Amino acid sequence: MIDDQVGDVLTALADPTRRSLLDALAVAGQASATVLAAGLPVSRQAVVKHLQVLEAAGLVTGARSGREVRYVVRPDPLDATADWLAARSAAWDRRLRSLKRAAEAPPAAP
Amino acid sequence: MIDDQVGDVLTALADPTRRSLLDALAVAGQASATVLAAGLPVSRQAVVKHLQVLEAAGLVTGARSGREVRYVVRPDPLDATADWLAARSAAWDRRLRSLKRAAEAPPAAP
DNA sequence: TTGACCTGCTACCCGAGGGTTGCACGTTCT
DNA sequence: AGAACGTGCAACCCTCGGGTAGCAGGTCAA
Repeated sequence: MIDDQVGDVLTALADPTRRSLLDALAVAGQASATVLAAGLPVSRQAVVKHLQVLEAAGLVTGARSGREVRYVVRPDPLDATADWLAARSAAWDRRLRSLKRAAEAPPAAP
Repeated sequence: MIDDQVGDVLTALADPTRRSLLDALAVAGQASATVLAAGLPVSRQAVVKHLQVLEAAGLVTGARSGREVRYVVRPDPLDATADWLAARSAAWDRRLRSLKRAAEAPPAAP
């Protein structure tokens, strides 16, 4: 079950601060927590916590370079989650059509 | 900006109870809060609250039928969110490739 | 070597949200 | 009419998560 990973990604993405954090990281390519905090209305510690959540979800990886940690965005889990959502949507759609057909078709059975 | 709707969908999907609620609704086609509560380890009121969140996100609609309210799943917002995520992932990917190319290619600097 | 800088804890505050209970109201069945 | 069922509202707990402040430790540059 990759279901857990999807759950982590969804909870990670549920927070607006985390979303803008990811956006900032994407345009910067790589950045440290301190740099990222400078562009957001929150403290560095808050950014660090968010980065931990994002890293746990696999959306980001941090690599130490001397005295700073460079974080980089990882598109793969996002992609997987998108697929998961699309599959869900398709399944629901099929299910709804099937039920609708079943409700319309048989005028038999008084 | 459909950004807000995506945010609502993500926060709605972040909760495990809400996800299983959606699954149950999808297989049932339509169901009332009381019926749904019977299949989950939470009270009816909790289910009602979750359904309100889901309805606000557009993932579900409730229609009154006599003394009960039948809820039905709506795949569209899910689909839109999946597209949004896929677009994000693709954008990040392009950005990463671009930066990598820029880092490797130019030993020249005008 | 010393000072400046960035990171990594730890402890703490506080509001939001998931969950519950209890009761009043409309609807259906007998 | 009366009983049974489903819904809606309101008040209330309590945990969790986002946010902050403060301090210790590693790393780079004068």
